[in-house]
Amino acid sequence: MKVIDLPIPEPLKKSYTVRGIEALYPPQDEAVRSGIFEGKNLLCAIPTASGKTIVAEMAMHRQVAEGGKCLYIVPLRALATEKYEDFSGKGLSVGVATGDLDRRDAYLGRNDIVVATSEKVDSLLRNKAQWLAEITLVVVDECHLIGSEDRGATLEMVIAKLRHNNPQIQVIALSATVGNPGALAGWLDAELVTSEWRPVDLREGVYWQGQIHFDNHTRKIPAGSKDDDLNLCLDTIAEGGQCLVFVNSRRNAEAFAKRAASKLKLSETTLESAADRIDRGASTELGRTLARCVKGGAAFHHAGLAAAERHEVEDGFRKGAIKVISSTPTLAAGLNLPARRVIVRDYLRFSQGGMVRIPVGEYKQMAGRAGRPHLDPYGEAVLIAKRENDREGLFETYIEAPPEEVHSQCNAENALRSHILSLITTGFARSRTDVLAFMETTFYAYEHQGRRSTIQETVERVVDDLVAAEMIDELDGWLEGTKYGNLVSRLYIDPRTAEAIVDGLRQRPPYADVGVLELLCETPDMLTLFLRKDDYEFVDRFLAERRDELWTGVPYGYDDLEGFFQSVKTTMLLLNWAEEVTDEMICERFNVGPGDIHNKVETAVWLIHATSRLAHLFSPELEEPIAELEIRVKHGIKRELLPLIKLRGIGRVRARRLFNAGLTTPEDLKAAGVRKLSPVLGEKIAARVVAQAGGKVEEIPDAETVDEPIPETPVEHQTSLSAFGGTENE
DNA sequence: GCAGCGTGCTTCTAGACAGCATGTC
DNA sequence: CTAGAAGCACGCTGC
Repeated sequence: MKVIDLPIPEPLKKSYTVRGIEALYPPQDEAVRSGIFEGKNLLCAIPTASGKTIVAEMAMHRQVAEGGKCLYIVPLRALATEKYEDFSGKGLSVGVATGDLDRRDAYLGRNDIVVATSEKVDSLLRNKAQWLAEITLVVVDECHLIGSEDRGATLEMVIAKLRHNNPQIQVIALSATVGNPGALAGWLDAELVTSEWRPVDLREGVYWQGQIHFDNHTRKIPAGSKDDDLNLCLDTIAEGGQCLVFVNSRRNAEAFAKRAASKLKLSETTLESAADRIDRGASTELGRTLARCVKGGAAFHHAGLAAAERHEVEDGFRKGAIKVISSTPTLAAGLNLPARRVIVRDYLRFSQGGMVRIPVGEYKQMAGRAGRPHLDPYGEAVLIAKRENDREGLFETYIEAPPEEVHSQCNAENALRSHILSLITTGFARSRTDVLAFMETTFYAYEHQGRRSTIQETVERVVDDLVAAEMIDELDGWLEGTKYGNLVSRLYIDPRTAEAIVDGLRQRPPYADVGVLELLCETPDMLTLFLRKDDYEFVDRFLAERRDELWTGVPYGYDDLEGFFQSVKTTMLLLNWAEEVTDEMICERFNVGPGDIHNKVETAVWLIHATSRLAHLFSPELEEPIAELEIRVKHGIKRELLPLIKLRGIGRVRARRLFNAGLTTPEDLKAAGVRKLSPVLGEKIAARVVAQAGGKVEEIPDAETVDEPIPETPVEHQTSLSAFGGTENE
């Protein structure tokens, strides 16, 4: 089918033809024929990179042309940004909503297309964003994640809620290939399009002793070094391609990149700039190591990297300057970063109890990254066999194996507790019968139709729990959220987290930073740091001094000493951060990367906020000190910098510099004036700051500093992110 | 006596969603 | 269960 013949708006057609897209790929063709333009539901289960996004995009434009509004649900923030950029500039207005990125709520709904993470959509539903009622098409990207143990239930409930609100809503679900697409399609009342077709040929093989064995031929790999994994890389690079290597630990990723960098011997100098930028921005050993690798044309990628470092690596690879990335699973499901050859070096992954094979679906996900459309003649995915019998075995377990089936996670009590609370607080259900009726519309019920299921018992038990926890009132068979329950639902915290916090607050302990933080680190919403052997002593020394400040008390016995120590270690990291310990020191002390600090801080800020709101209900005298702690942890500052941090453009580094120069309040800055501040802050920032403090800024003509109107592009929430670059670069 | 190397033992291990307030020159 | 890389202490070897 030709693009010009499609019933889609002109600007979109043009954006395709400009990019050289003139005809649809076969699976896209089939999707169009299945009736997406007539409002039919669709499950499109086709390989990575075979054009799923365009299918959804065409349908969205068509919907908007007919007066509709679209919601595009993704699993990751990075993906939300990617899709936002993808959809922008083609004639429709696009917005993004994720936890750290959004347009102000009311304006968000003015867009034709809103891209959001599943949790954000759930949160918007809980907070009753009115515009959600206007959605006529919802696209569910990576919908196989319904089967994910930790987040699948959320996605499933969100879909069910949206369909409940508007039974006419069109649903387009996109997925990599799954074992049971029929079941998912059945639940969604969707047409099913499956295909193995790919725009670039994908060859999957197993490497063993100098050769890649494909199903009907082999390929010799020159032995340039003693390492097989490296040889596979060098081979691809020698013929002008790029390589993605998946390994199972951060240490392995770093070690591989170092080895690759030393062997690559590139002549180009285009890397210098990226390497220099990383090096200049790096305030940690990790960053400096990365810079050295990048200089050699190789990079590693994992969640310990600072955001800026990740972007440098991704951009450098896209531009072709970086030839190889060794990565933990961060890149497997994340951004679209294709490479000619994908090497799945480690197919075993550590889990408590031993090494476990990665799922087939995850292998397919990684393999699917091989081959860049229009750029590579073909893509290769290579598993490395470590012993003779793996040569055959890996073919069977991965290459020829069908992907896993997707099953509902909606019968898990822990997931249901939170979702049932939200059903009741938002009025989806007003009785136990209602709750069960709603659950009947889920994929879980669809999968268990005609079979005995335990969902009713689970629901009853969960409702009992919520009533006992005073989050729900039950009167004459009617269920209603209490003030407390409503708050918990809207704060989007796990009810168990809320209970733990409220238990802590109700004891009315004397306020202590340590007490609050440790309490949060004990909740299921906070993932704690890994505990190494030497950490026991490290943590114990801290406890010896400050155990009196704990709100939870030191547990008796040795039942869960490890869990407790993990929480205390995480508490220590957060305290260090709020006491202005440098990221370099924190990384060294806790064996983490800057990205880890950011993640821990972000989660902690969210939970501290929730705690202060809960304190308002249960222990009002604690609300204010907790709110103050929230600001301190958010920015990573001691109490004395609180007045300065209120100014925009001032983060932990600049505030500290001003304070040390004797300027401790906005009034001081106003009195000092732009001229005196410029040496400390730079002229531009100085002007901005003085303007905010109420001073005159005659020196600067363009004082467009005060407050911007509605931003055209999404704004990043003010977080302490800027502090992660270490030194400021303005 | 000591640098350099090999051996064997110990240690360690991926990722990442979510809140909020909102009027105005 | 289905592991393997890196770091380290130690001891041997060769000069």
